[in-house]
This record gives sequence, structure tokens and C-alpha cells, in this order.
Amino acid sequence: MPPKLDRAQVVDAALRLLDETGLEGLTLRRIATELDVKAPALYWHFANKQALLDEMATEMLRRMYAGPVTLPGNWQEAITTTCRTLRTALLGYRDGAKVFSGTRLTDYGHAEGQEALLAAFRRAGFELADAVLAFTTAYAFTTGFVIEEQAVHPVPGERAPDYDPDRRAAAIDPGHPLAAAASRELFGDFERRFERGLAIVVAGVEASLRPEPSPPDPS
Amino acid sequence: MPPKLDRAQVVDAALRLLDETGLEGLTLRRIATELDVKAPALYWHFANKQALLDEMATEMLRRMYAGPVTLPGNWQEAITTTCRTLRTALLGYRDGAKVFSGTRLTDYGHAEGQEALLAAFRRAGFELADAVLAFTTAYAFTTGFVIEEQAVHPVPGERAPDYDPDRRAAAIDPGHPLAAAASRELFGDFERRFERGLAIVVAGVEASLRPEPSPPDPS
DNA sequence: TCAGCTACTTAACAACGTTAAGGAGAGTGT
DNA sequence: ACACTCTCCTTAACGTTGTTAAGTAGCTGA
Repeated sequence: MPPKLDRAQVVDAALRLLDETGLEGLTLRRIATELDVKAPALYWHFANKQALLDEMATEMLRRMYAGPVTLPGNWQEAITTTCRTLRTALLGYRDGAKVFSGTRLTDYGHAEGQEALLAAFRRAGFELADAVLAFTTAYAFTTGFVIEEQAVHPVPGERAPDYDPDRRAAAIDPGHPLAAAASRELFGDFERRFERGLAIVVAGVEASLRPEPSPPDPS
Repeated sequence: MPPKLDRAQVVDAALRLLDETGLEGLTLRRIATELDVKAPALYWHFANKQALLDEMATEMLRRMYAGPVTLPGNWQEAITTTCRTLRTALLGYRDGAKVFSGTRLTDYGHAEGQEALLAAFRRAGFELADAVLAFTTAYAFTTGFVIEEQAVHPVPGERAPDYDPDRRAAAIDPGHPLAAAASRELFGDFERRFERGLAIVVAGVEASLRPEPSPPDPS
């Protein structure tokens, strides 16, 4: 008799449910019900809930890297594309950034994409250590940004009730006019702010991490 | 009869316990026990657990801004100092970054520090919108960085068992030599990587956000 | 003295992650 | 044909969690 379940189906159902329930509403019993199965059945396929969450995060990355990895040749566009894609992937699931940043990846399917990105840096003459630094800096910015973004927009389009910029601005002590004005910008226009923030990081890498001079061309 | 408890004491005990138990071990019953009280007593002071967590995050910020806010005059040092201080504050508690990024602040005591930082940008001729952009970019980098850092080092000094860089590097497909080499750098030297990442962001702001020319000095 | 407020306790609830024990069904060996 | 075994799921239950309802001790003001 064919088994009803396998790991992939469980992960798939869990990711679907995540959008409906959010991370804190995602229970093993609900996932099991979605699969016409009782909760303890999941323990045949996963050691515990954390293992399932880890696999969910890994699957998010896998889907992000689905299809052949073709990165633009120059590192600026390569890292921009990578971070944009990562943000889109995280925004694709409710609480995506939290799930992602709370887990350890379970396999290394993402190595190919990382390899391509690092290769772009190497071609431009960066030391590997500098390439890694540039990469992780952009990466930390991206995850940090999306976590904040998803706190304000738990579901794309909707806005969390507690983040009304005007109410916040009004609440801030009038002795702090800049902070009050700033709070009006803080919770809007994430698309544009992400792009500009990413541009800042890229410009910073250009300005402060000097590629080694390329070896003389023997021609 | 003097009440046994007030909000501040509860928050204080909760922050102390956080270091011992971690975020997922932090239960209302344990907090209550620490205060010689039963769990439902906490509901007199807080609407629910999330409200307590919000207050904990806010208190973390309050302690960070404790004492008079004196920021260096130029924006580069001001934002560097601010982000360094933020990182230190988050690292000061187990799972500090997670607690912090998962909550909404409950008051605006941080407005003063924000005001001082934004003022430094204004003095240098930045538009407010650009100052906010610079500030939030550095801020997203910092929180994203520390979340990852605390995943590797749940308690400062100790290292999570699953993050042995050598084992990871070995597991990565040998077809991806750059990624394998990179993974050896990915989980160490957080101090240095944070400083350099921060420098990248600052350099990026310098390079891509041009202050308006200062008004002609009427002399 | 009695009402009423504040600040807590006791008791209980539904839900959660997780474990133990068991059973149905398929495949294999004899 | 029978027993054995392995896989994959169910039933039942345990301890713990956040939370609510109801009650109660102590103080205050009339």
C-alpha cells in the first residue's frame, strides 16, 4: 500500500497553511488535518516541529533557486538580483522572514546560487573574504528589512493595525520634531526604501572594498 | 497593604529569566514563580504575554538610551555609535534580537536618541528623507546581523552545536568550491564582520546620498 | 459597619508538542 | 498457507502552555 504521506507533501501543506494561519497559528494538528491524517503521523517523517520548520525554510530557498541559476555577469547586478529575489521569496509567505531567520537550513541546494554570486565577485577581482563580507552585509540588510516589513504588513496589502504612521507621529513628544516627521516615513513605501537601501549597500561595497588589480593580460 | 508587584518588576524579572531560559523557555509561570506569585497575577499588570514581551523590548531600548544622549557631532560617527550600541544592547540578552524584532514598542522614549541622530544628518545637509533612509538601512543591517549572530551564539561565548563551519564546508557539494570556502568564514569573527559591514553601509551613504549644498555663508 | 476598590489566589479550560502502544497492510521466507 | 517483519499510520494519553472565571484578603472612604 502506497504511503499517504512523504516529507515533501508535509512541507508543501505546511507552507500553504502558513499563509492562512501565520507562524504562531501553525500547529501540527492543523497541518495533519490538512493532510487527512492525525498529528502524530507527522512524527514518522520529522523528528519534531523544528525539523519541519527547518525543512520549510530550506524549501523556500529551493523554490527561490528553482530553474537554472543565471546571474548577471557583473557583481553589482548579481548581488542586487540575489537580494531582490530573496526578498520576494520571503514576502511570498506570511511570516516568511521569521521562519527563515529562525531555522537552520537542512541541505545545501543553495550552494549553486552562492557559487555563482561569489564567482561574479571573483571575476571583478575581489578577494574571497571581501566577497563574503559584501554578500553577508547585503544579506543581513535584506533579512532585517523584510522582518520589519512583514511586521507592518503581515499579509501583503494589508497593514497591521498598530502601525498607523499618523497616530505614531502624533504620539511622539513634540520636543522631537525630526523623529516625529521621520516616523511618517518609517512605515511606508517599502518597495522604494528596499531598493534604495540595497543601492546604498552596493555603493558602500564599491567605495570601501577595493578589488585587487587584475593581473596583466599576456597578449 | 503595598502591592507586591508592578509592571517594572515584572519586566525586570522577565529580562533576567530570558538569559537563563531563552525566549522559548520563557513562560508566564516561571516569571511568576521568580516573583513569588502565581501566573494569573501577571494578567493584572499586562493584558497578555505579547504585551509583556513588547514592554521587555521597550525596556531594552530604554536601558540602551539610559543616561544623557550625547552623540558625536558628525553623522558618520553618530550612526556608527548608534548601531554599535544597538548591537550591544541586543547581545545583552539571550535571543535579544528576536524579542526585539518581534514586538511593537510601547512608548517613545527612544525618540530623543533618534532626534539626536537625525539632527546630526541635518547638520551635514541631508534631506530628512535621506537621513531616514540612511538610518533605517543601517538599522535593518544591524538587526538582521544580530539575529544571525545569536542563532550561532545563543549565549555569548558558547556556540550552537549545529554550526560547525568545517562540517558545513565539507558537506557542501565539491562542485562549489567558493561556497564551501565561504562557509568557513560565515560563522566566525562576528565582531570584525559587524564593524566592516557597518563601514560599508556608512560608505554607501556617503557615496550615494548627497547632502544638499550648505547655504551660502553671509559674511 | 458596610460597600467598593485593588491585587492577588485557586481552579479550571482548551490547545499545544510529544510519546507510548498498538494495529492494518504489504512483502518475504519456508 | 502461515508466521515474521517492516512500514506507516491511529488511538490514547501526558505534561505544559496561555488564558479566563470566580473567589478572597486587605485597605479606603462614608
